[in-house]
Amino acid sequence: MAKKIPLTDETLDFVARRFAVLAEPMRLRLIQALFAGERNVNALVEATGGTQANISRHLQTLTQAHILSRRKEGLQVFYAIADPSIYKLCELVCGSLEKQFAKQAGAFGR
Amino acid sequence: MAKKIPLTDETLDFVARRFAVLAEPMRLRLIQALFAGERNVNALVEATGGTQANISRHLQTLTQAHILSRRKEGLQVFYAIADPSIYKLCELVCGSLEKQFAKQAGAFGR
DNA sequence: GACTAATATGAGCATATACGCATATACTTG
DNA sequence: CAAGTATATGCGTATATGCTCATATTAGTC
Repeated sequence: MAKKIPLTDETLDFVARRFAVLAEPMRLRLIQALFAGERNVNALVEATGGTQANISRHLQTLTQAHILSRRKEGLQVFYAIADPSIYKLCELVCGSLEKQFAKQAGAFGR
Repeated sequence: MAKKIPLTDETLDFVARRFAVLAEPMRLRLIQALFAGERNVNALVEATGGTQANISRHLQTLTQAHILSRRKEGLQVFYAIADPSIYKLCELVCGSLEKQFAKQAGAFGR
């Protein structure tokens, strides 16, 4: 299933772009806030402590990357996690970092 | 095992930083070139088509992030993938992007 | 249609970082 | 210790992007 041939330059750009979208703490906070389920913009502004303008922009970035979905309902707009691979991605990275820190801590312990 | 409590701001910075390291096409090319195994700088320069100075910098970035390991042997320096989670990470992202494109293609097909 | 509320967007500023060029460092060999 | 090879780094520039402030847009209410 997984291709072994090297990826084309164009594909690498796409992959890099996807990582870049996830490379902002505020966007990670938004994703984290959405782990519990769908929320509107105001709720996300409060949950993250950012400004409305900034949050709106980040939500746009995440939606364009197809990581979030957008649902309009009257005056409000609800966002939710659209790409389930995000869960595993975050788990993987967190797990890897934990191991890293554990190893570094161990270097002092003995 | 996986904690359900929200990550601290500091932790989010670490996660974001890790994604940022992976958010450069040239670094992804280096990682891809190392999938086959350990290589020295010169081999990586040739494999990626970058300049020696630039490759050296990217290798430094990847090594500081504990994604690559560095082994010096005489005049040459050999780099290798040190964090096995990188394989799954790339698989996950590629798989997710494939699905995305397939869906977009399907929207035209019918 | 005027007014209010929720969200999006335009413009400007500040910062981060990738790249190229030149040069420095580290190691080997004669 | 001089010369050559492999790799790293200092510096300047260009570009990308996050943030803020102000304002625009969209939708509901009276």
